[in-house]
Amino acid sequence: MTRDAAEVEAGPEAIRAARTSWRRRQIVEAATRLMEEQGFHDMLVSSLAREAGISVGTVYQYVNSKEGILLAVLEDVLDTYASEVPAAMAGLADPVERLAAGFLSYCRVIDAHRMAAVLAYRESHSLGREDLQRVIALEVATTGLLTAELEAGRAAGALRPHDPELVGWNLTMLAHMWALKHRHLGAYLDVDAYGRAQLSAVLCGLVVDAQRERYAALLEGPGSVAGPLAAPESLDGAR
Amino acid sequence: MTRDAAEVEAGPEAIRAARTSWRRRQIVEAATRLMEEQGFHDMLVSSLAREAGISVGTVYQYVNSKEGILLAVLEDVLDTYASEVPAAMAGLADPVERLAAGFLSYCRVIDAHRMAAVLAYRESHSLGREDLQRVIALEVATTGLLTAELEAGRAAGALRPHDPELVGWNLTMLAHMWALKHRHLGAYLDVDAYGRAQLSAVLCGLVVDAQRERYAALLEGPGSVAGPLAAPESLDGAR
DNA sequence: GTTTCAACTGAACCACCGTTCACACGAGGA
DNA sequence: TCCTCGTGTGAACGGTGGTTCAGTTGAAAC
Repeated sequence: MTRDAAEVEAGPEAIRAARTSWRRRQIVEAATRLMEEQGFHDMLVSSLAREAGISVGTVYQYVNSKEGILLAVLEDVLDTYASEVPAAMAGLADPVERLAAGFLSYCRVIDAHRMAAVLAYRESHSLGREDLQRVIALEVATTGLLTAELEAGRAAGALRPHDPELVGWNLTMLAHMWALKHRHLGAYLDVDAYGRAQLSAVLCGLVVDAQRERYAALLEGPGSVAGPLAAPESLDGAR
Repeated sequence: MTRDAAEVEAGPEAIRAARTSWRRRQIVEAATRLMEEQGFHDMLVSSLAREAGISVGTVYQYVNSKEGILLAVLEDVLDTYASEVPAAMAGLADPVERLAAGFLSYCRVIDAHRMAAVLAYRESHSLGREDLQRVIALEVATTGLLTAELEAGRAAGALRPHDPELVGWNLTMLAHMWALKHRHLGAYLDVDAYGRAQLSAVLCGLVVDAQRERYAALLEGPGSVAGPLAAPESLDGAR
């Protein structure tokens, strides 16, 4: 209800835009909370309005339909992937290090939006054809960030010959898995331990022998999948 | 409508039982077909009846509610996992071979029930608390089949130290991935190629150096992730 | 104080669909 | 032929919930 200084300074259309994005954020956050426990179809628009602290009519002033709410939630999280993952890779030159940083960042974003990640699997089929295509394109784009580094790593001779597309989807899937199987995994792992364990499991089969020492830190994950080299502070205490 | 010889020979309660299972199969198959394209909530009971070639009233004679239809579909596929996977491992003694056979069989069952596997992720939250617990328990049981072999392999010294629970879920997830990401993977891989590529990728990080030669066939997957040893008939032709 | 207008409200509308049930059918028995 | 009963039918009922819109609010302009 109160406007901050920046809005007062700006013109009326800027105020409008600021209010719109503020309202949409209210809606997205409330919807995410409710959908997590109820799913999209069981969430009533009236419940969403109550959860967001606004009226039903106001909801419809900022989204076209109930389906628009779902789209807003999914786009919110997919946009976060698309900005956070490249940010994590920026500044690194080595393809394998870029891959590792990107994947770990992906896992962390998933962790922060765990419910939304699950919703993407549960509910995206409720979207119209066109909106579904947009969601898929955003997901493909994020996977492509990883695939590119796999190809670069192979070209640089650091990674063995492999199918970058398949491995790229594997990494994407393993990141999503943290959300999808959180019931089973979250009980005894945290995101970072999970991400590094999975990364080392994948890289173990990929890094060429000559480079194993160079990437030892990535290969000896906390899950001690790296083999004889590593017997680091084990995770067993956390179980 | 026509009874076969076996039914005529049997008593009336056997005829009843046979008709019940036949009707339920009609319903499950029609529901699977419709849910694949429409999802559970958008599938009308009246559409299901039409698709199955029966009336709405008859549907309700064989299931308690719309939710019961979903449960029947999910139990159908989960029961198939639970019978096919152990069958594939039976007769093998070596833990790594049992693991491989179980995983590949799992992938094949998923392939045959691709739509139902996706439905488990999409719609299982629509089940009641109790039914959901049963579905989860069935999934945990199937993963447990793989976890047990991982532990046996480690105990036998064939596999490096690792977290069998995490790797077990990875294998489960990779099998499900064939259904979840079929849009992207099915375009250039078939199930067997997919299963062997994933299996070799996982085993590469797990098999101890001393045993690599013994399991060479499993390690040099069709994706040629196994490294310098393997340059088998490549899959590139299929792309 | 009055006017104006964008933003907000929520009760009411009505289309939709899960479920029911009164009836139809037909095979076997009397 | 008539009766019985297990099975199947689908129109109709009734609750639900997405969507609308006539009315309210309150801040800014004059």
